Amino acid sequence: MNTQTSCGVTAEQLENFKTICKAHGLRVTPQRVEIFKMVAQSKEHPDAERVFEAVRKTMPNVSLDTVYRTLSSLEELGLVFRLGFSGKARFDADFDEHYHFVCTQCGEVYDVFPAPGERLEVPPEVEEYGRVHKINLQFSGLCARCQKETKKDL
Amino acid sequence: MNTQTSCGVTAEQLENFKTICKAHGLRVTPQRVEIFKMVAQSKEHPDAERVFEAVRKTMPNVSLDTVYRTLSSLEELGLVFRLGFSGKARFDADFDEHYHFVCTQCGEVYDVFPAPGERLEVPPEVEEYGRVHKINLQFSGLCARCQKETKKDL
DNA sequence: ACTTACTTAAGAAAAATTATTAATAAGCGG
DNA sequence: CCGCTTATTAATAATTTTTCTTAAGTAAGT
Repeated sequence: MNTQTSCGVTAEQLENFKTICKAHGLRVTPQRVEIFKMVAQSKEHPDAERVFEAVRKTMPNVSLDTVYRTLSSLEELGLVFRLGFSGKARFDADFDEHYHFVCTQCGEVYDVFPAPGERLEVPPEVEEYGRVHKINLQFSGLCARCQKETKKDL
Repeated sequence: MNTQTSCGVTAEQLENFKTICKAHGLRVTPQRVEIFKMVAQSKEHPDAERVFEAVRKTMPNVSLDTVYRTLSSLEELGLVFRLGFSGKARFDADFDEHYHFVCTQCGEVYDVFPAPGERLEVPPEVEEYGRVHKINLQFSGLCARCQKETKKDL
């Protein structure tokens, strides 16, 4: 199991971010850079509040509002995507095809990367409804850790 | 395309609902019955507010609070499940395997039933994280109707 | 008929997100 | 490099969605 929570952001990723911002007429502000970097380097699928906390460490004056606005902008630009699990939105910037296992007890979100042979193909009937831009496959259940916890409590 | 929005609830479904309620020590109150029936017969994935409006027509005194409480209870009993799309929770009671196509523009949610041969199988690596109880596969994009609207506006 | 869970009502309170406004600064031309 | 224009931000306030509180009444299941 991967316990690493941060892995840095490559220079290319940052360049790409800046290029796409400019291409859409969005200014490359330090707030946007920091917020993008935080989500891109995090493996924890942070919610807006978590991004806020993390970015505050280097930019003590960012407002929560800016975090929300920026996350929405980045989503529109396709630089980040929104995961709707519980009540709150969580964000991810990993565009490698992968799914999520969400624990119904602790709320932890685990990344699941499919083996090369078993990637999900879009069923043809879906295309009848519209063009698919994003796929979100989510499994939920009790995670291994919570299963252990539950047994311990008996 | 299926435009039907209501299809009635079978007697078995209702019996099952009552049995499960009793099995868990929950009383079968008229409010619970109406709320369950509303979600079970609806194909629109209603949010709490919509359930409230609909149930009010036959029970003018239900409170919104009861709707929220009941939907949560029914979810715990596994009689209904919660879909977290946007900010608000939406509910579904159709347990036949199906997926959802969500329009990024109008927010409409379309049911997609897979052909018998192409149902989704749980990738084995998912089970490493925990036992899967629920699968939620969601496609998003611009629905056919919104595509037309957009063209018209040009 | 009794017990106790459930519901209503009305209000307050969380929690998540969005809007308002005045100040700031990014990216542009010169 | 400098100043201008305008997008963006901080701070605050407001909204939206959902949950909780209390009290009093209602009715489900035995």
